[in-house]
Amino acid sequence: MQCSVARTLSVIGDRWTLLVLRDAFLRTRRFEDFQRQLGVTRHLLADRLRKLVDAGILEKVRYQEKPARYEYRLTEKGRDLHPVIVSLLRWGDRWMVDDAGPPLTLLHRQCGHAMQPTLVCDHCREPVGPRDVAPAGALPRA
Amino acid sequence: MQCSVARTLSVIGDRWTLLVLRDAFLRTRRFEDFQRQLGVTRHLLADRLRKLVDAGILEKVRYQEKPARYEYRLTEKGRDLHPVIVSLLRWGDRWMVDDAGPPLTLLHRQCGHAMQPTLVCDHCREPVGPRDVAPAGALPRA
DNA sequence: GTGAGTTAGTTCCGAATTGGAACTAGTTAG
DNA sequence: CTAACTAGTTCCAATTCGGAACTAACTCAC
Repeated sequence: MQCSVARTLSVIGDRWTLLVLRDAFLRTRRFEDFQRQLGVTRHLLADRLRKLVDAGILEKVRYQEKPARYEYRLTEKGRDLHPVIVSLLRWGDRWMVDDAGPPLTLLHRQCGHAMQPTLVCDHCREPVGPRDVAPAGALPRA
Repeated sequence: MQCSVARTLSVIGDRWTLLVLRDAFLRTRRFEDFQRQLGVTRHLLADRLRKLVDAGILEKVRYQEKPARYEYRLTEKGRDLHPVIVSLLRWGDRWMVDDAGPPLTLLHRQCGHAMQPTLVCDHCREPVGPRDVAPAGALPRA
């Protein structure tokens, strides 16, 4: 498995894992809150949180002694997944809307506008689509 | 399920589905090629391709008569998933590298540079991180 | 100091999904 | 006539998932 996409998916390529991360970006931190918000079984949630901690994407931080209680916080590695979640959000807003319309708009604090997240080339700052890029490197293996 | 992320994941939130899409962006189009490249069982591949076609993300295009053979091509809806795949790629390049280094660099045709895909606000063109956005809207339900 | 509540899990079981390998079908090439 | 190519389908055992109940370590109210 030498492809970066495949390697990434081996860690987060799972419905519940991605939903846990979505909630983490919305500042959910505790087991019970994840469970209530997601509706995932406690069994799977415990498993997914453990794997995310093992992968260094979340970290357990003790927030009270007696009884010892931990909350789950995004690490830098985890925060760096923001573009993935935002891209999923953007696509859903465009293609999966129902009568209620997009449920979650993102406000950009710096400029104050409701924003459409857009992927650009860091070099020339122009938006990038599938036709604008050429892979330079070996074809990935699964 | 009123959250766009959850709605998106209900269609593509699956390891193999995402890998199929990665290959589709690299111009893979035929059943046998997907199968060989991914190593997925034929059974699952057929299932995932069918679901992607049902979702309007891929379309079957006949490329030969007798016997009728079809190839799978990204629709506009599918091509719009590019940022998702590219974000996964970028993260893997950063956090999951091994000794061999990132296996797939993307060249930006317009400016000719190897590019780091970057997520920006479409309004002010500034890069956007988790701390730069505020959700404006209801909290999503799973 | 007993009973209910809070938080973070674990255990158990039946149901659904997956992986692996073999098999089918239509057609062309030798 | 036989093999190869392409795109699937079928079958079975093994793994994973969903749902509900249970455990553990405390706190607080009465």
